[in-house]
Amino acid sequence: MGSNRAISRQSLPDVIASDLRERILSGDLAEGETIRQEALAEEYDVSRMPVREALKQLDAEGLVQLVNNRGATVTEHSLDEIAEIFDLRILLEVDLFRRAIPAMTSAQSDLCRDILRQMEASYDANDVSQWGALNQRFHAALYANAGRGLTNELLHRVALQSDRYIRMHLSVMKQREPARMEHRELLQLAQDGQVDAACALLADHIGRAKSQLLALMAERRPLQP
Amino acid sequence: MGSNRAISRQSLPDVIASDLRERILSGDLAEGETIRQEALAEEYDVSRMPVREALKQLDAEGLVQLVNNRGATVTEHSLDEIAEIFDLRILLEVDLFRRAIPAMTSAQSDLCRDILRQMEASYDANDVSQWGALNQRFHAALYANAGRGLTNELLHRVALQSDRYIRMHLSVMKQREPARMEHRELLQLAQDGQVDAACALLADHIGRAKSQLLALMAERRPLQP
DNA sequence: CATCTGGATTTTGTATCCAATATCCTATAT
DNA sequence: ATATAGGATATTGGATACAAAATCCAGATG
Repeated sequence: MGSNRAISRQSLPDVIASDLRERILSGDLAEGETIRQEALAEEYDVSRMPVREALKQLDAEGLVQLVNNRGATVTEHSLDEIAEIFDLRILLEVDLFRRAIPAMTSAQSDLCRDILRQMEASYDANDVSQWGALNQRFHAALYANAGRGLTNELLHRVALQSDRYIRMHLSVMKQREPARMEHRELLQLAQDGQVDAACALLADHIGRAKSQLLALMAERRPLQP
Repeated sequence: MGSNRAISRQSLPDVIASDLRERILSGDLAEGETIRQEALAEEYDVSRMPVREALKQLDAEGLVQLVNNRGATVTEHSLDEIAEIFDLRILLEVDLFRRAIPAMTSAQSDLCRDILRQMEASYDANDVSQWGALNQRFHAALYANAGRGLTNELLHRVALQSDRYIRMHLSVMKQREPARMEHRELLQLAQDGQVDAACALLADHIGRAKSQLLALMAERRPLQP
């Protein structure tokens, strides 16, 4: 990550977008909440211009919705859409996994194992923010040598959304102990080159997370918005 | 399309983005070409601000690349990436098709057939611009009742890229007569509810377009950029 | 002759200001 | 009392102006 010493300072809109993204994913900004440009500008002590560009970026990522002369609101998804998000993950991740497994090196699976260890730690500590970052790195490491930049990019966007809802319920999801073992099993199968078995397990794994999360959300909001 | 009488005027950035998108997809703006904000602003007779927002939008769509203090360039893809784009289309479209077929109405397949007829007309007339628009509508109609808004949105972005390269070579691709029959066959199978056969044909169909296009491009740019 | 340095020019990034649009509240009429 | 019209207020959209960064080019230096 930090191999490139050149500090290519990221622009204000990027910084603001990153911060807003984190605030949305962490639930600090709730679903459906309206975002006031002026308020944010004051908060970050910048003019409204970079805020607008940041919002435009988040709009493209699907985290906020920009309506014409009426500003931005944090996107909220129906339960059906959340289900769809997980189905998309299955579609994309299985494809990536299938391609990545044959090219997997042992150094790489070591890295994955290491990230998993850290994920479990932040999971136990209820540190949703760090968990999110690690989860992202885990995916990147798993699918890195599938040689599929565009697919990975697409997945990144989709995964961002699913992470959001997982993070919302992370503390409750801790009951889900089997997930830990599944992660390790996944890596082992991949390392052994058992492509079909690994992919099947991955699909199951994501599918289970999906149904569990949906069940959880269904009881919290019984009325489908 | 025009059922909604409320004229919700689209904002300047949207108009500019649409125009730029068309210019990129049509090849009017070539791959790798750098885009000067000031020049565009003058051309559209607006300030640089809406142009910036339009560029930001296109950046999110993947049509241009925005580098920090160095402006925008029209994205160019390697042959590998173009192949990946088509593979993504197969992944997403087959999934959508599978879900849409059982819900397909005869009114809908009539609409599809009608659009196909128009597509062939613009195909014959080498009207790449209209062909692109129709192709978009064809997809939308085919997969509309899969009940998968997010997947359709994702596909839309991917298809935009593949359209771009197809349109570049549309005149040459006309040799590809079998495609017409395949389109009709696709519809017929769907209408008859032959899900597996229809999906298999769809995958083949896209796959063939991919390999033919790649062969064409490979001879035009023998050195992989 | 090649390479590096420093400023001039170009281009992008941000702030401030004004205009357009939407929202909200009040007054008025039915 | 309710509904509608009109205007006051708040909020976003766009233009201009200024600041910061990158590129380009000439001249100096080895």
